[in-house]
Formats: sequence, C-alpha cells, structure tokens
Amino acid sequence: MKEMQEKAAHVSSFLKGLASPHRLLILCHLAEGEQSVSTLIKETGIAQTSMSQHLNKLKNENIVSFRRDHRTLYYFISNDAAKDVMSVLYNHFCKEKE
Amino acid sequence: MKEMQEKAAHVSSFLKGLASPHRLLILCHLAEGEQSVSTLIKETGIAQTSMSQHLNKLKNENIVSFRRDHRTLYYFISNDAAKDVMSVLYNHFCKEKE
DNA sequence: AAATGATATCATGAAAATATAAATTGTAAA
DNA sequence: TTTACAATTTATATTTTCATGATATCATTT
Repeated sequence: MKEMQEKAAHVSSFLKGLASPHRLLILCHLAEGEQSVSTLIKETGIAQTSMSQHLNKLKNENIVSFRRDHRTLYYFISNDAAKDVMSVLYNHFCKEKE
Repeated sequence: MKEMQEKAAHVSSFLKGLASPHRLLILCHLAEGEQSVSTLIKETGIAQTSMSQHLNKLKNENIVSFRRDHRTLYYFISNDAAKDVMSVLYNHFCKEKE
C-alpha cells in the first residue's frame, strides 16, 4: 500500500471526478453504453450547462471520452479504474442482500 | 446499474470521504493496521488539527472507527466498501506494470 | 448564406472543503 | 489537585465546487 502515498494527489483528483451525485448518475447511464449528450440530459434531468460542465470534468480526468456523429456527441466510459470502482460501489451499495 | 441512481447522494458522500490526498494517505497507513492519532501525525506529516478533522470526516462516513487505550485513540478502517475501493485504486494506480 | 440544432464556454454567486491558529476537553501521572 | 499529554472543537480565511443564465461555436439543413 506504500506506493499509493506518492500517487495520492492523482488518485484523489480521479476520485473527485466520481464524487458527485450528478456525475454518478451520468456514469450509471454510460455504464449501459454510450449516450448522446441530449439523451443524457433527457434521462437524468440535469440542466444543459451543468451537464456540459460535468462531462468536461469527467473528460479532464480521463474517465470518459466521446465520438462525434454529425452534430451529436456520444460519450462513453473510457477508463478501467472507473469501471472497476463503479462495480465495487454497485456491489456494496446497490445490490440486494439475501 | 439502475439502482445506483437512487443511492447517488449517499455513494457520492462516501466517495468524497475518500477523495482527498491527505485522507488517502491516512487510509494507506490504516490499511496496514490500526494506528494511534499521534503515530499517524508523525508518519504522514499532517498537522494535528487537520488530522483530527480528517479523521472526523472519515468517522462520519463510517469509513473508520476507533478504540481508546488510556489517553490514546487507535483508528482503523471499519468499512468493507472502502477497503475494496482502496484495493481497486491500488491495482490501477500503484501496481507495477510488466 | 442564413437559420437551426447540439453542445461548449464564460461570468457570477452561493455553498462546501481545507488549512491554520487558539481554546477546550478528557485521561493519567506527579 | 495540579500538571502534562492526547486529541477534539471552535473560529476564520482561502480555495474549490456547483448551478444558473447568457453567449458563442460548430455542424447541418434550408
């Protein structure tokens, strides 16, 4: 675990990329496959400007990427660490206990 | 992945508990076993007041707990989700690639 | 080339996080 | 019971985050 200390700043800013209710919502939708910005806006109810800023933050942390098709941008999760963290979170916080 | 949307606020505040370079440092030390506050201060170099506030935040998120022995408090990681996330972070950001 | 649609950028203000300093509490030892 | 030590609490200033409204950009259609 020692090595993580040197990376703390980097790892922390990566985690801050995930640590927002709106960004988690966005990532939940993207976890099911790429989505256009307008679809994300419709499905999450997040305001346009806010969506763009959140996507920008996720992009800056290299958590998502996008491709363009005509006028529409399709975003997708492009980071394995993010996928794995989401999966851990799902298992601990969202799974049915039986 | 749908269920996570309802939990987004909770999961987000859990992640915010981890998302700080100083708290990650603290958790790296605690990952090797319980530590007293004064030992954590010595080993991390974090100022006393700041340490106390960070530990308080981790405690509020139920990420750590502590026991008292005389005047000394020993903190430890008491949360499986946190352990699993730390492990994922370690694998992605701290492991040697070969 | 003008209008439209999809998205990003800019500016601003409010709320939350962080570090530091000072004062306080609780436990034990002299 | 006074003193010292370990840790928390309070107060404050700084920085960062977030939402909103207004404007701009860029690709497409007319």
